[in-house]
Amino acid sequence: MPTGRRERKKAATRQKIADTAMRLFLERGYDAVGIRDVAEEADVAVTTLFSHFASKEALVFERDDDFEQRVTRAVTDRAPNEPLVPALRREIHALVRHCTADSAAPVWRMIDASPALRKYDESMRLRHAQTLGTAIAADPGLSQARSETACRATARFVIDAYALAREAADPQAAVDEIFRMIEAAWESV
Amino acid sequence: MPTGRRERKKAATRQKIADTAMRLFLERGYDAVGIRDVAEEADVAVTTLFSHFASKEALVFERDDDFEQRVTRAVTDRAPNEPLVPALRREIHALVRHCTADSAAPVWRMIDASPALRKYDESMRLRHAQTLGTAIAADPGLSQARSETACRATARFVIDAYALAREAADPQAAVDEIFRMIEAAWESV
DNA sequence: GAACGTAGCACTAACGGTTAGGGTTTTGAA
DNA sequence: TTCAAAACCCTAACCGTTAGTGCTACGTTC
Repeated sequence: MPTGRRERKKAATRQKIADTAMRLFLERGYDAVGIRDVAEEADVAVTTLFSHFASKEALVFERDDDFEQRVTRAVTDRAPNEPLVPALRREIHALVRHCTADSAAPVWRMIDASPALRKYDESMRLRHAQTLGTAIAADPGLSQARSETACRATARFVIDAYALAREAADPQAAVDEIFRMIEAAWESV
Repeated sequence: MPTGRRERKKAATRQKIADTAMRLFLERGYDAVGIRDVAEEADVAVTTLFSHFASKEALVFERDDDFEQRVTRAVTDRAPNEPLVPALRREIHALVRHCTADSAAPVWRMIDASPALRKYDESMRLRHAQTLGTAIAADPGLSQARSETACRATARFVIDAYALAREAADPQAAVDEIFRMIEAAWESV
């Protein structure tokens, strides 16, 4: 019953807010742009802005569901009998490549420059680690052999790999190196 | 040259603020107590409060330096030729025991109930992981054999162990289990 | 021990993110 | 057509935090 005009308009409003915000942030810097500026430029009320986005930082991480869904699906949608860790390694590789691309550089430079955004990024990743941990623990092929603690720890390690690789000089090599460690940890249980 | 009256008075003011804040937070709940309430009850100006504590959350984590110093010292001050991972395991064991003690329960219940405090706790731990990673990488006995990436990853894993153990049903057992994984990861490099 | 520099604190006023309260228009459905 | 709800608007405020300014008590120096 969806796909009505109302939903399209709502999505358009949301997108206009997000686009305007990102443009202003990149033009003038995150801290130099106020919520009222964004609302004004997007031609919406401040309250409307906050009905679409939970916080100022959420304007920057507009598409964070992607990350969560992709990592979780790497576990749940992998081929039958495919081992867990290599599947995760492949996905993290892709995600790191994606966020270290040249086109993403200005955004990440902005994030790194703002403590508030870095903090938000961290707590987002913690959420992702928890979701991933639950997904791993729920896998019927694994849950017999591994404890829930081991599953949650592995999830954290995987998200750590992403975070560390982003900062490393050679991100792809860092992913490989850390995943060798994760593989050893996973096999040790 | 220190130990003057001025320093004692400053420390007393700081302590009074911290004590008052914690009392009010536990009595009425963190979110129900405003900065102005704390300042009023501690009989100081709001600006004075913020000259002692960088934020409202910092009032709760007054002694977070302890954690950072203890974990770092577990690396730097360990006996010559003592292997790294067991030394860290011992320290994390002690820290987990400390923060899962009954006397600490109300505080942690309060922290878990407040998103702002949880977020602060997370970013604190990330700082600790970075410090620990630097300490591990700086160890002359290790830096030849292990890459900096491996050292930083291990540091993250260790902090993860602390965080996960705190939430686990049997914290001490969780520390042991995760450290078996960390040991395997560390030895695999 | 008197004078001086400064650390610590107070006060006011504001800034910026966020929300409550209450109203208006647009939309989908009955 | 009618109606309920969704989306939006506006105003005014709340709350954490900071700038600006000045006062007072302490440590130091001569």
